[in-house]
Amino acid sequence: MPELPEVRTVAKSLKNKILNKTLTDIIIRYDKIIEKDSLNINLIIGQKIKDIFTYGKYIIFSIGDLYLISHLRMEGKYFIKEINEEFNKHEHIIFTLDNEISLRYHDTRKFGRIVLVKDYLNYKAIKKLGLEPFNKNINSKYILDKIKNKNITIKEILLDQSIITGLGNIYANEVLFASKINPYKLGKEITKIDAKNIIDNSISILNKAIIEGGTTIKSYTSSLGVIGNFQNFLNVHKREGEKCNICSTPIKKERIAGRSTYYCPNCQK
DNA sequence: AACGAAACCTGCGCGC
DNA sequence: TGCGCGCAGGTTTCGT
Repeated sequence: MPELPEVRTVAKSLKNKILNKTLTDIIIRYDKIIEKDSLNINLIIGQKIKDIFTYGKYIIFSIGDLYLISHLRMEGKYFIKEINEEFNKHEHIIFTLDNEISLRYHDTRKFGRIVLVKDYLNYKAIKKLGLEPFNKNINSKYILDKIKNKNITIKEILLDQSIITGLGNIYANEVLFASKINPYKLGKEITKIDAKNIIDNSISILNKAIIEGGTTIKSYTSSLGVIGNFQNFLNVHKREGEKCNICSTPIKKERIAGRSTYYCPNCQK
């Protein structure tokens, strides 16, 4: 569940359930989830979870004087279980809280990463992030300055977290549809009006998705806070061959930079 | 520097 | 039923 609305939904749910609890044990069952440059994870044992917040697609736990940064990538999920419940094969990191709750990081494809740092704002992956669409400092000039020389498509640009952070494949497809921009349009061809539409539509689409609890495409399992409903509001994503909601032209699906890109060839010229 | 492709992983659905 | 292939909400790293 990895785009901004899903990440925020998970973080909010975690905050409701584990804020102010103390880490009493950590079991690492698959150590590649922990970044190589992480501080020793055991440093947070005995420390209290003081806050949980997000930046882009990262979940950040403030624990004692340190920060645990978690990125779910494609399939990372958190579950809260009974302390003595058997481990599922995809539960890679187990955090015991107050000796009575088992918080489990579950990741089928093992793409997710966790890192413990002293200063999260200074961590390399966080430092290079661009602004979230909700940031009051974002505007069309900010976007245009970053992309005016780029020969890559706007679809790739929206997926580049160093420009705008928070959009992933689903919402990038939806934002381009709402903005009536062809996904193949190059960065250097993007107009000021395009840029403004991208910002405005990112805000409205992400806000709507947050209200709906995110998008749940694979509903084979429920994880913490993640039975989203936004899949019912998608205009193009996963709708290949179906009629455009505006003009009834069949929605196209093509690959751009290795990612499935859905668009209306008539609305998005 | 810029770009595309591969790498990292597992599971599911489809066609044969 | 079984097998091979393509695909999945992301990011980093490797080649040219």
